Amino acid sequence: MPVPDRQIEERLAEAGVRYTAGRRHVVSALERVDGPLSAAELHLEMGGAVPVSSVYRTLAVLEEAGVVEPHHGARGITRYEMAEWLAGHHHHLVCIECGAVEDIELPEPLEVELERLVGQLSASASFSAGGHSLEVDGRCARCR
Amino acid sequence: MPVPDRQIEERLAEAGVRYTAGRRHVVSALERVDGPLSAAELHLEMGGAVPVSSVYRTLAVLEEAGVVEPHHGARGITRYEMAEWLAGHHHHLVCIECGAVEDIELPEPLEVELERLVGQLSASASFSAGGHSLEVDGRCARCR
DNA sequence: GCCTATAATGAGAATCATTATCAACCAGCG
DNA sequence: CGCTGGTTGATAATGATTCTCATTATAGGC
Repeated sequence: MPVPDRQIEERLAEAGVRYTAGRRHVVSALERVDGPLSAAELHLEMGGAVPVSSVYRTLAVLEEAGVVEPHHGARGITRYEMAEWLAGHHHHLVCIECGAVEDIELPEPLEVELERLVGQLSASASFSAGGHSLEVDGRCARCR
Repeated sequence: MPVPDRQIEERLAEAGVRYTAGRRHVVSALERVDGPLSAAELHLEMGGAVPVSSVYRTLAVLEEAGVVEPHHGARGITRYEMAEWLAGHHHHLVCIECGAVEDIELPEPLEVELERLVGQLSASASFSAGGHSLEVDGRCARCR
């Protein structure tokens, strides 16, 4: 599922930043897995190719450009994954034991219901709704 | 909406811990507001009556006993709210600007759909599902 | 009411993820 | 070639959270 790098390149160009080797590394690592990764996990996933401090900065740049999205988990750890316009809309299974996150998709009819609800909230006066995500807590296979 | 302290007292007793003044303070502060609060916010909400380090410990104890539940937000900040069996099932509006969280309830039919979905996931082999929460991102009235 | 074992507290140190800093580096361009 | 501005990496700084430990409060037994 190699996301056309062109789209990312364009987006970064619009943001006025370069698509350097280090940034490509991070993006490709994020594309390899099917759930969000933290800066430290990314550092490992890339075999230490990109230093931790650069991973953080790269993630900030990519988030700013709308290429990746953050997911806040237990222990104050923030994990990132490819933005929805690149990876498709999905939801999360979150392990309450180890914090691992797995992506899932909802059956179409339910998703439609959710979209409608979020739309209604948007219309409400006190909150301007954007995206949404269903977070299901539980225990993953390893922590069972 | 003063939750009968009795229930909390019992739960804590089962967990083998005391329901002390400091812990009552924290619980009553959490009951006063309608969204999750961080340790620092709780400390302020109580006018400094309970020192920050005690707030953290108290929250850990209450979470362990199942009286409160954590909500992980931006900037590595964890906010707590009364557990669902005490406060009722609900979902969250999360401000992407300031991180504030507001509670909402879903229309019954949609909630039923969600329950069914989560039940199905539970049946799946790789993940043992527990609770769930719909997180809607957006901008709150103040950050609009 | 008084004592004692044990849980709980408070102040500060320690930890860990994240962010900021800054000098060295690299790409494109005249 | 040498300049200019974005980029990098090592390290220091920050901020939330956790740990430590001496002190204090509490529930029972007397």
